[in-house]
Amino acid sequence: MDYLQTLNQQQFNAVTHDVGPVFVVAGAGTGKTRTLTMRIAYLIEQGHDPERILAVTFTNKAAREMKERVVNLVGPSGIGVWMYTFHAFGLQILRRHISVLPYGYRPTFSVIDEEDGKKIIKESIKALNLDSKDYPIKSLKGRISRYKTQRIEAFEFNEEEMIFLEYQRRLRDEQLLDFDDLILYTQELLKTKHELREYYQTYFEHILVDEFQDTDVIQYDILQMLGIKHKAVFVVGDPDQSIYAFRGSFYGNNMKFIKDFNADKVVLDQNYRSTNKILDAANRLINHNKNRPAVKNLVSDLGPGHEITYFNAPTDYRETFFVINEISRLQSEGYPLHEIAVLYRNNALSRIFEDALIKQGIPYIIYGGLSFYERKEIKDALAYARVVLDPIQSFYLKRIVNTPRRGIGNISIQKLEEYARKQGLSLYDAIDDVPLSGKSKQALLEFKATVIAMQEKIDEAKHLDEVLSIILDISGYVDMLKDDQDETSDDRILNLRELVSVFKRSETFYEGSLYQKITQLLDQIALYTDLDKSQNQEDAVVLSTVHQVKGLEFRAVFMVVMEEMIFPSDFSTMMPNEMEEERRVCYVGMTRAKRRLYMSSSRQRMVYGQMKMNFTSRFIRETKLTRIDTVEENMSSSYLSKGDKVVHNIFGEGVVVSVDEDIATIAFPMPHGIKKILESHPGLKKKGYNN
DNA sequence: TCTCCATGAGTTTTT
DNA sequence: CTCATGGAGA
Repeated sequence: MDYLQTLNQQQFNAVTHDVGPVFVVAGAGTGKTRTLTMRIAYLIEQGHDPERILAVTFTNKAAREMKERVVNLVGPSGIGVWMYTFHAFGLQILRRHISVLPYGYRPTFSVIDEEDGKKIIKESIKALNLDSKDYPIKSLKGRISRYKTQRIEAFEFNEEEMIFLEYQRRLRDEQLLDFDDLILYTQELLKTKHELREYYQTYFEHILVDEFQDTDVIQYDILQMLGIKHKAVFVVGDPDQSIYAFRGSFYGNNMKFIKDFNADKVVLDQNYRSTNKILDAANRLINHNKNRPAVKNLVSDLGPGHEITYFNAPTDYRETFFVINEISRLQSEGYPLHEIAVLYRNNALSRIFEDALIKQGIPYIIYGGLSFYERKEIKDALAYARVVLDPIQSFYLKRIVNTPRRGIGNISIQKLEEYARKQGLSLYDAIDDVPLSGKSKQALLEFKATVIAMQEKIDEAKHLDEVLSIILDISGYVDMLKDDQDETSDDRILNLRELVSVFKRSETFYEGSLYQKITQLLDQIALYTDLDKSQNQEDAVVLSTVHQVKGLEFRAVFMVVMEEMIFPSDFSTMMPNEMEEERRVCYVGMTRAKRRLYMSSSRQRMVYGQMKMNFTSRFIRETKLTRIDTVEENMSSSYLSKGDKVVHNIFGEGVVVSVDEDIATIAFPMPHGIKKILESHPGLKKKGYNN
């Protein structure tokens, strides 16, 4: 147990704590994951059965990493630990027991993603003869999700509840579960099926939870039901980093756990990430929150470090220049670009920073956007796989029946659906006898023949990747992409190749028959969305919302657009709880920084095409940062204003006559005369400028 | 079935 | 402003 000696006192206390309820309040950068994995290793070495340890996380990545680290510490016995995300755990339980619930689900159900869910809501609205204009899908889906995760009666009109019920009915008819169902039905199973609850709460001797501050009420209920018998529940979290309330996480769980379980509290506040000026600033900010289950002040051994820079720009445009200039300077100091992050409150704010980075030729990547498995071609290929394995999955059949084009339009599908419903058949089974005109009918029969051809070929296949290759080949999907000269086609084909290699790599991962392997792989993919996005391989500046970099760290962080109405957002200025959450978002952003932290704002900004004057964010005030208004006086910069003396590499010395946005008009001695030059021009330097 | 235009809405999103 | 959506028309 040498590894115990690598722990500090606080971590040691947590890892070796007596078996029983413990809340480890682990601040940013205090070795949270280390502590959790070593706790698991410690339990195993104390003789506890790995197979009776359940550890839940929120991301696949965290689950995977934790498992690797446990195996590294204790050897192969660590493989037996139940290490899952909440959703993957639910999926395990439901694959075993879902038929016990009174909804007609079979263990072969599929899990749908956000986009599919919206599709089904849309269908539900149509089926109820309601006008989709009156029911914005996005917010309705959000409310349905909130209803499922928070048990809040959130429906505004009776019709909305009808849509919800229709949605739920359709999911059941089609043997589909959305993400929330994975949690909800697991809870229902444990709650209503006494013997199952008894079994699992006895079976799991230890329960560990990562990122506990992000649990919602249903998840808490599951943890409570599972943990109440042995009371060996070890949770790790940082209430100050709870920033997902809008997604259902319930801040109150933090206090509730301590009370319900009478848990011991262990605080980790020794930080290994940042220098102290950064930590002091973050501490000052978060101290403005009244509702904190555990007060802690992060400290580190890394010395005071650099001052935090707060820059208040006159225009949004100037703010981007401040950021760009500092990035260039950091780069010349030896900071790799991928160690620099520009963080903002919402995605719409990325644009002007992107533009500025493009102009300067600084490479960047934006976090967010479509993940690999959300791409159309990937979803199509996977839909084919599902249909070929089990053709009665009508939802997936509809997705691919006319892709590539087979002359099966909406009208034909509607008629087929109607007929299938009357006969009580799946769409696939209804194809043979559906009364349709010659051409459409012929097309449907041909589609069916294609599916059968794929099935026959797959019956002979031995490996996972063959399955996908057969599908892509016989369906004509790749041919379709090759044929159309859309510029994205090549990318799509490459993505499909990548998917084939995912199948190939997965071969040794799973056990059982080919069919069983595919099912497991599809499950994994259904819950997998991030695809190692945090591995920023290229040397590029990271642009991201604060939310998306939770858990990551960068040597330099720019928190931009620190303005009232934006950060904090205008949605939260009324509610004290939401304001505290907003402050936590800011805290999370600041604590990403290892060595340099910059915060910036602008006095005016273009928002939705209109010029807005925003006040500086209260978070700047609360952090007690000294403001820097003029870059010229205080930092390296090429910002120019009237009267400045400059040096140009060709024209020589000159005087600035005027500045219009980024264009400076400068008077040079004859024969050059008046020139208009981009103030960021590399050949242009302000005189007397000093690093 | 595709393309074009008018219209409206516009936080944060681990699964 | 910019993007998504949906209806009209080719």
